[in-house]
Order: sequence, then C-alpha cells, then structure tokens
Amino acid sequence: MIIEVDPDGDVPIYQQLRDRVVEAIATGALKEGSPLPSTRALATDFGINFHTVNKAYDLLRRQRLLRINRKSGAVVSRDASSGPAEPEFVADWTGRATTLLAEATARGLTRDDILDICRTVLATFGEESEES
Amino acid sequence: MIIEVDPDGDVPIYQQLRDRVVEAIATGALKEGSPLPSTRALATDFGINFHTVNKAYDLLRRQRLLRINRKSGAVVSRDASSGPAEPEFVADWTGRATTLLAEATARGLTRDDILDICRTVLATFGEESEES
DNA sequence: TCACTGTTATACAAGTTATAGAACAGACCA
DNA sequence: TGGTCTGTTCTATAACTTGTATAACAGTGA
Repeated sequence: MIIEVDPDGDVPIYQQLRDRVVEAIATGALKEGSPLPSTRALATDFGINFHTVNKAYDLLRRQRLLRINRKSGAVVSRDASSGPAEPEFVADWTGRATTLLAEATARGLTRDDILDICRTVLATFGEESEES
Repeated sequence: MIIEVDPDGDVPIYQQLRDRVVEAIATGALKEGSPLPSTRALATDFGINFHTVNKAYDLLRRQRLLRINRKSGAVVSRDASSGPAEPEFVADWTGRATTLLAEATARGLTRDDILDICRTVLATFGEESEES
C-alpha cells in the first residue's frame, strides 16, 4: 500500500491521511485486523510531525475504523464486510452525498454520467487483493 | 426557496451558503438567469456579515455557476441543462466522489445501498418546479 | 441628489493547522 | 535491570482561515 500526501494542497494533511486509509479499507488493501505503522514511524516516512499522524488516527478511531491500544498499536477495526452501517452515519453521509451529487448535476454531468462514475469507482472496491 | 444556515456547525457559513445554492441549481429551484439577492440583503436576512456572503458568491462565480455584474447583481450562470461538464471538473469531482464512496463502503454500506441512495437523491433533481 | 449595488482595503478576534519539544507509563527485548 | 519503542498528554508557537467590523469608491437607477 503506497500512500502519498501533498503538504501544499487545499486539504489538510491529517485529512488526506484519513482519506487514504479509508480508501485502503474500501479497496480491501487494509482489512479487519491489519496493523498500521506507529504514529512516529509514519510521520518520519512522510517527513511530517507525529502529532499530525496522531490527529488522523484519532479521527479514524472516533469513526470506529481503527482500534488503538498501547499494546497492539493501531489496528483496522472494521472493513467492508464487518456489518451493517449505523443509521446515524447513513443520514449524515446522505447529506454529504446530496451536496456532491448536486455539484455534479449543476456543473453539467447527467444522471447517467454520475451513476456510471459511481459504479466504476465502486467496482474498484472490495477486490480483495492489493499490494501491502 | 428557503435556505437555512447553521453558524455553529462544522462547515463554514460561506460554504454552507455555496452548497445550498448549488443544491438549488441542481433541483431546478434556481435556473439559468435567476437573480440572487444582493450580498448585503442576504447578509441581513441571515444575520451574518456581508463579507461572508460575498465569499460564497465569489466561490460560485469562480465555479462559473454565477455571473456577477454591478449592473444585474448576482445571476445564475448555468444549470443542469446548460451543457457538458468540463473534463477538468470531472477529474476533480471523481476524486472527491472516490473518497466519499470509500467512506460509505468502509462504514458498512453495500454497493447497492450506495447506488440506491444516489439514485434517490438524483431523482429529486431537475424536477423543474420549486417554490421561490 | 439619494439610495443601492459590487468591489476593494484594512483591521481584529477566534479558531484551525502544523510544527516542536517535553514528559510519562506500558510493552518488549537483550 | 536497562534501553528502546509505543501511545498519550501537555504546552507553546507560527501561519493560516473564518467571521466580523468599518470604511471608502464607483457605477446604477429612481
């Protein structure tokens, strides 16, 4: 799993990190139980501060995607096959999806354009084998 | 068209405003040529500063969704039927959609759950008549 | 003229982001 | 035991973002 981070982008580094981990879980590159590098190790890898990595891990922990102990470090806590989504999350997600879909529609993508893109992206998820 | 804004939410006010306008364009509540209130009028309506409204309008102008002149004020510059999307936008949008779809997948929504939600949301767009 | 508009400039308080250094305690290994 | 790594917590700082506040200017239209 190769993760890249752009320190000069619009998106905060800690959120880019979070997003890349979420995507890795979706694709199956990271599965329930997969260990993640320690905050300090990952920080030196990327040339960033370990507090920044800590913030990303903390976000993922609060979204129940990571378990973090002093013992086992950071471990993936769920993946695409873990169980049904919480209704609270679904409501929140639907709101965010509405804004994103509205933007595509307003900018000229048709309903079918949009659904094709979604299907294409979703087809890349859950394919079970990615390099580590 | 009734717009609500939450000053205490996680999302900046100017971005909430931008999102609501984008959604109104997608649903058809705002069409090509529809005038928007002046920045100062909208600001006093919401009890916020007119610079905040200005920032939202400026965002929408840079996304080519608004035309703004001293003469005609802020006017919707395109809608769902305006023409094909720019490839640059599609690439950027696909990236953001990937992150959002990954989050849904990681949190337990299935491919069909997700597509159903997208279809449902898209069905509410372009229905041509909304109150003003 | 007068009121309204968009536009621009400056300033300030509060919050966010990223970095930095320090310290503590649990885990692990030699 | 001692040393090292880990997560966790605390403080501090610089840079940037967000939102508010005033002020000023120029074009528009009644």
